[in-house]
Amino acid sequence: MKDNFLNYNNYVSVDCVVLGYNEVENKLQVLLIKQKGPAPNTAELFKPQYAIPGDLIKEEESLDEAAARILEDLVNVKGLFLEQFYTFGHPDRVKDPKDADWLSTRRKDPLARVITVAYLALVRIDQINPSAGYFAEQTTWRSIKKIPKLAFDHNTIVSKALDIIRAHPEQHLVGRELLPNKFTLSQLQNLYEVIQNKELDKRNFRKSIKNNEYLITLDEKQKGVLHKPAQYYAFKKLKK
Amino acid sequence: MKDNFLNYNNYVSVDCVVLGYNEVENKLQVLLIKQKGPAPNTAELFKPQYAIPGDLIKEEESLDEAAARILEDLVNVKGLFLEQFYTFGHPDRVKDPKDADWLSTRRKDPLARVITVAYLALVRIDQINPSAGYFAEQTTWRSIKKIPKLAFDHNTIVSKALDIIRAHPEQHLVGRELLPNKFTLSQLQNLYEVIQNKELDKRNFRKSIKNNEYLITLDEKQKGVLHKPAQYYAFKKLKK
DNA sequence: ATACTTATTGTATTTTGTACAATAAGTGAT
DNA sequence: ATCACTTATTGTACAAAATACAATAAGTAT
Repeated sequence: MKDNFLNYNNYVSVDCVVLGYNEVENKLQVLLIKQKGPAPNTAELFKPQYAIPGDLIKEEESLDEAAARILEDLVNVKGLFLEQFYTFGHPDRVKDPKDADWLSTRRKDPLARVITVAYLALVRIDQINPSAGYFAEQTTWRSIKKIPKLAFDHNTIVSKALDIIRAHPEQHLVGRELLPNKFTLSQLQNLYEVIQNKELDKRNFRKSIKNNEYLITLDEKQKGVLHKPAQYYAFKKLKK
Repeated sequence: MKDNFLNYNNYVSVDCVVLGYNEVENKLQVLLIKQKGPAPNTAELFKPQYAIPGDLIKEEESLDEAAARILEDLVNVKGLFLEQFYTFGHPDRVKDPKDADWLSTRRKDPLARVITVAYLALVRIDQINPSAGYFAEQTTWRSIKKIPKLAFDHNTIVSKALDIIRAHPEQHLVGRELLPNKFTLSQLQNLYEVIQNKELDKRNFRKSIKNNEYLITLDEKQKGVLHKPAQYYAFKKLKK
């Protein structure tokens, strides 16, 4: 529970759509939290909902910093790819009765309108260790194909994030964020296939990807696999 | 001057980058306002700045509605193409001393941090009639190549708008908004050239543009011109 | 040596982008 | 009627990129 409301701007929040890639199952999932109820003695009246991680911004932080802070608090990982993608500001977006209980325990002014700036983050599921923070009972990964009903307008926010990453996968440096430091071209192809939700031809995929200026061939192959070992590749470091 | 502050959310604003196309001179311009000073007897102390039109949002309106209202108040035109493109929220974005005077006369809490959601609008300059509203002394069009120093972080906002329209002119339905209902391919080409700031080959431009599913050939040609009359074209109506 | 599994590669075709200049259809002057 | 003038319109050759499609290679296990 927050100690006080003083450091927070009560009218603007940041919500983060964290997309996680499970390489083994080749699945894209979204990180959800389950809301934590109010004080224990009234807990039986509270119906927790799933939501994406988000919080009011603090007065002294920028939006980008707020997004990073929220992810760090919840996901316990720094340095993630993080990008603002849209701001949601319908006057009634926090006025649904289903959300009133939660707001009443978390907000200085539970009826206040809140505009939320939405961010997109990409992570490898095996790389992070989500742990429930003060605003969550638990965290969970859910397939982007089976997203439950979420608090507030979070279903809308997640949908918009998926639209955006599908429209511009390269721009979003998907491979860099969602694959290990060294990877095979088959791994890269699997990732592109799950994001675009369609199969790609191996030969054509390799032809096009090898024009990518950020891809470098390593001096290393797979070992111990029951088939021809694949070449490892990596991404060049980005200049800051 | 605003009658009261009650209907306004004092922490979130909408700013509009209005890009105007002057077909005769083939120039892109941005619509600026000159800030109006405070009460007349103190006016000599006030240094008005140029700014893009923007205002605090009202509590009962959505962000899209706020953008439309602001444009309507200032530009006196409805139904413009209007698109949210980024939200600016640096904690100090309204804390520059140069902006303190203006804020002190316009805001309930002049020191409050304001997050602004930025919108992009495209208009034909000859189609609208900007008139100074309560928040402006005058309005003016300025070439995108010579933008003066603006209030707050408005230079940054305008730059980002230009980046976006240049990256995706088709997506932004540039032609539809910036040309008359019927137009020639030369007019369309001139527009694309001024947006991209480079010359295009006539034959290749026509080849590529004729794949555009929204372009239809009309049964009408130019009349009375001192040269071969050009075919008129139009855009298909968009489905809502 | 063989079976098994995934990695790797080439070729023909189509589509798209690019560079480049001659002809067409009006008007106004003679 | 002819000519000068201005902008509109169009084609061709070439390069680059996207697409469809299947055989061979390099390991491991038996």
